[in-house]
Amino acid sequence: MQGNRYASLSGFGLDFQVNMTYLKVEFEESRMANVNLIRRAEIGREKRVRTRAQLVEAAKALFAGRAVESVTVDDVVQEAGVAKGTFYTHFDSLEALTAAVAEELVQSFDELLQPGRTAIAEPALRIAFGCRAFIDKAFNDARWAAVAARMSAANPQSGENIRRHLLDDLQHLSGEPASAELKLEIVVGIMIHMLRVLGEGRLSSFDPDAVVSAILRAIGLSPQQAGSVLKHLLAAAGMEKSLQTTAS
Amino acid sequence: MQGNRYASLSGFGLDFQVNMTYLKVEFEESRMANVNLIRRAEIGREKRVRTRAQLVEAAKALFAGRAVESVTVDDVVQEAGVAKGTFYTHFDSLEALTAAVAEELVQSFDELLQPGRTAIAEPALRIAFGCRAFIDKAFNDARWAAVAARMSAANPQSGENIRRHLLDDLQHLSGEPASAELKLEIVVGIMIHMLRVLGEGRLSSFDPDAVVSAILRAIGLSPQQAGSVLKHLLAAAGMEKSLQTTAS
DNA sequence: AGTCATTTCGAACATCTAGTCAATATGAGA
DNA sequence: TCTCATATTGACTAGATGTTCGAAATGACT
Repeated sequence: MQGNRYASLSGFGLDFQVNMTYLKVEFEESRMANVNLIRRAEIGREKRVRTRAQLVEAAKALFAGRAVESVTVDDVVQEAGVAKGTFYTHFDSLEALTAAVAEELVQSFDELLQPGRTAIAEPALRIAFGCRAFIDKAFNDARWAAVAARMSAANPQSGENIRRHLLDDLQHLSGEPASAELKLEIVVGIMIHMLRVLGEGRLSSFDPDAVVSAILRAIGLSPQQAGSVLKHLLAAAGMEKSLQTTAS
Repeated sequence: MQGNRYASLSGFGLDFQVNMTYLKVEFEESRMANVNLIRRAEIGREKRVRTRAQLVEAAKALFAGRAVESVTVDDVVQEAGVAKGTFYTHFDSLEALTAAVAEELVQSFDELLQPGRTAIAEPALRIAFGCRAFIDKAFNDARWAAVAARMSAANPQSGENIRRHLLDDLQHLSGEPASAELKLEIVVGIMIHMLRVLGEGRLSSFDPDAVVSAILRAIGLSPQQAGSVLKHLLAAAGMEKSLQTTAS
């Protein structure tokens, strides 16, 4: 019998074979179900994560180059190198993909701005830090800047968190030559335009400090105050850098 | 013979009639051609102008509400209330229609800014005047603002003239805390964002003077200088208004 | 080498969109 | 009322785009 996986039953008016392997599988169903299904799901999930990331990456590559509204599903799947049907196993629509890109951006915003929010108490310095971090990121990663600029046009509400924090800081600013709401829009306007400019790579020479200084003056600080805030900001950055150097 | 419009010629192996009316028309061809064709063309041109304006108007209405890139020919002809074929007798493509809208915008820019360019010599005051005129227009015509904002995103090169003039003024500004190119982008960023904000009708209360003041401070004027320029600007505006009142 | 839960694939279908063109409408003048 | 140069019309074609779904591929495990 050994070595033969098949058992024969006959004499009941029936004649059939039973694959013993199947019988065994059926017998061990509960263990197999637990082990196999969990592992299988894990494997699948890993594959899904990779493909999904490809799609998001493709969307970012496309959004960096042209209007969000002009990108099609075909564009995305071609850029990602996957089949069309695959897109729809990950996203219901282009809108959902765009939302995913927006979410990644918002997360990168938070990573950029959170340090300053926890470490700095003075409103003007917090604003300066945030703007500086934003501008540095845009300066060092033109594609990020381009995508952020395009998303800000197509999906303005996704920056609502930043706006809220910034408005809060502006309201705690001393002096009241203009409403905090207006100052907010002025700062946001400058920042978004810097995203566009840096994203397109124009502006031969670029001085981040000059931008921060302009923003501070625009929201009501005197040139002297702006200079002072900028000095503190640079000192903090230098300290951070020397700490990093010391640590490494 | 009289009363018979037909002349008969026979005896030459031929037999045919000539319609004298046709002969007369042919005889008077040059006069008819001049009178009829010129008038006919004029009538046609008037009709064309109206229909073309409808199409441009429809495009503006659509551009005010959503991204230029998302508007289709079908959208335009439906909004304009004309047939699809009509679109193509006026424009080669959507791009051509968009260019027409851009041209109208550029013309409105010039009408807005030309007075200040000829009447004002001082760079800071020229800049302030231009910004103020722009902002007032956006404030009083939200749809204009929305269209201009959308076009600035889709068709950035159409504002090149304004940018050139503005850069020129910025380069003649005294004091050099930052490059004129950077100041240009800061001013443009604020202006475009104001177009967006006013085009969407958010910003409950709005103070145009505060925006101009913020711009002047952002490009390097001290609060005192900015205040002085603003005072001159308002004085000039008041004078103009009183002149208008006197004239009327 | 065989199994199979899961993902991926791409052909197929429906809809949308750009662009064309023969037919029709317009309207001032005869 | 009739004419006719011109503008307008809208059905039509071809191709782009969105969406679905059964078939094929994947890959860890036995």
